[in-house]
Amino acid sequence: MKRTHSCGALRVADVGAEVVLFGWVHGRRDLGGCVFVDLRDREGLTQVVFDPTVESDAYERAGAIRGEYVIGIRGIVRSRGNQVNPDMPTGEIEVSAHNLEVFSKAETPPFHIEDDVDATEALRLRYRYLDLRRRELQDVLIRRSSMVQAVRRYLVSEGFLELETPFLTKSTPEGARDYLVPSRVNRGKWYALPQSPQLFKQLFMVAGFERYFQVVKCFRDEDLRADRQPEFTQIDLEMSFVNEDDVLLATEGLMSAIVEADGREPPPRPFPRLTYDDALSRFGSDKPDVRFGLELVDVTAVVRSSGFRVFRDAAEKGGKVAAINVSGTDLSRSRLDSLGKEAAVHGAKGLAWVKVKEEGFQGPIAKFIDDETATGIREVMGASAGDCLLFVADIPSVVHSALGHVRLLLGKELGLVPENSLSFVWVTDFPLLEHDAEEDRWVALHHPFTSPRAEDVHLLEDKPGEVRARAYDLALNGSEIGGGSIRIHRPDLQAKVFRALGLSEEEQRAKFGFLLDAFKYGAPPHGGIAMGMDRIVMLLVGADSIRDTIAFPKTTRALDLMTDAPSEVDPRQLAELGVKSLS
RNA sequence: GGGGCGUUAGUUCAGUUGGUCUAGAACGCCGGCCUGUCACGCCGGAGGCCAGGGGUUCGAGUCCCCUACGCCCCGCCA
Repeated sequence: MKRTHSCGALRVADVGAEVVLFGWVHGRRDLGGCVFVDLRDREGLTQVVFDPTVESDAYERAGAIRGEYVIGIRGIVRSRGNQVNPDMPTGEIEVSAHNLEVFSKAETPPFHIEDDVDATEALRLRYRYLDLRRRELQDVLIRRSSMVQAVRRYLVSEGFLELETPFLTKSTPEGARDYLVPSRVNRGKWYALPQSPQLFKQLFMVAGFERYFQVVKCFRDEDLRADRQPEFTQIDLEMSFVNEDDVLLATEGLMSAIVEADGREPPPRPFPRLTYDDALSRFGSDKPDVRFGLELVDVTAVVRSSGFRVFRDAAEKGGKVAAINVSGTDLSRSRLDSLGKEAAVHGAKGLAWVKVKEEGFQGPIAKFIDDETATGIREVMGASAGDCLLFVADIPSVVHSALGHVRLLLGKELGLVPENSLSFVWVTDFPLLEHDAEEDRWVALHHPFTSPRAEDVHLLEDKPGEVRARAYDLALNGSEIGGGSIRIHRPDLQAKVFRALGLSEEEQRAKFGFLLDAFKYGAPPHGGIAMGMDRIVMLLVGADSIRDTIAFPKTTRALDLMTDAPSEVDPRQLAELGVKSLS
């Protein structure tokens, strides 16, 4: 038998044709006198009917087939007459089989292969190959495939070259924890799997390829989350002779191509841009969800001299007091309490609130706020009777993350987030460095090769925290989906940044000597970006978890429940590598 | 590293204050009947180390402790 059609192909126009279909038995209904089988392949479902008056041999053998058997049938397409199934694309026809071949029997699967799966995720992960048979996951991976194709098509058309970089590479202690691979040939030495191809793509620029891209796995040995896997896929790209706008515009074209390939209206361009400072002060996040308001408002100046000590102290100690104005709903006391707990998760000591009434503020802290301050707050908040104001007073980072988190919860809860919309926003002007309190030193926020803005270079020595980077992140609906920068291409500037990072000459040489050497031989100005492919798919298909966008994902404990990786290895393997296990 | 929720037939769950629980239901599975089903229907049947270990108790699926695993979050993620 040779397959003639997929299980999603046949329509009324095919009635009368002899066809051969291959696929899995999705379901069967044995009525005694005849047997119906829903046959499934990746294109869809087709009803096959075995009728003893058509072909008794096929009918006899159809009685023995079970769910998930792999079969092939030959038969005649016929109309279902008035017995149409309007829920199936092929619902107007069926195939009356006169031939049946069973390619594979199947044990009863541990869970039903159906759209509304009710099995737990752990079970589905153990039998991932069965879970992947489900329409839902097949659709996600099929859409992912077309998005990846769009990436290649678009970038190649824009003059990018798809070039590969090594997976066995050098450990760089900066940044995320590395996955390490012992070297057998060089005992006692280790490779690291790349956290990103960062240095190699810069070397492609030094080599003169001008435009590079790669759809590539990256590895980070950090704890997992709903949107984080230890190995994930980046769309990595780098361009020579460019400034920020060139990279941003290329990325916007890329994102539009992806969205369009997924069959959606491409987003309006150019994407809006926010500075890092604005993103934090208005949305409390460096990956702001700009699909709705509820923006944070800085009330520090207004409450600085207020009678409420919590506010006054925060203001006097260089902290910040900000608030969001929730209108159009009356938050219950218990909801306010639970929001306070949510704020506490992000370090806030409390979530103060007042309800705005005609006669003034109402609530536990109202009595501490004098009339003048209250009037000032109402003014900057644009508050009117019926509104509820939520405050956090603390150091700015706590205010932003706590209130930003509360903002997201309320936005969702109050139905302010538009469904199905894609809201891209650039966040620019990140700080170059941030202070690591634990180690009491400055560390790169993005990475050590990010260029500072020219007008800020003079601050590197004395006020490193004020230096802005030529770095940018792309956020989509409140998720970070990409980030990049214009790189340093001059050794003298790189040296200054390394000095600010407290890296000695020896350390520089040991860690990045090859890159510094390369830059001595004529490096073009260059910059690039890396996009998180899995997260992009997640947001476009509306998945709740990054695991739903990856064929074979790991659990939050970084285990592969299907293969049982990681696992112990033969002691001889360790001996050969010169590695000894302590556990 | 920390916090929260969870783990009972193949699957999803119920299981009262610790005592007819000799642990139930639904779906699935197996057998029988059934020629127009598409969540087919009807009848019958099989199926359990209550995650693992320890403790409290006359008695533990139920209470306590530990461990493992799953999910979510904080830290972490240049």
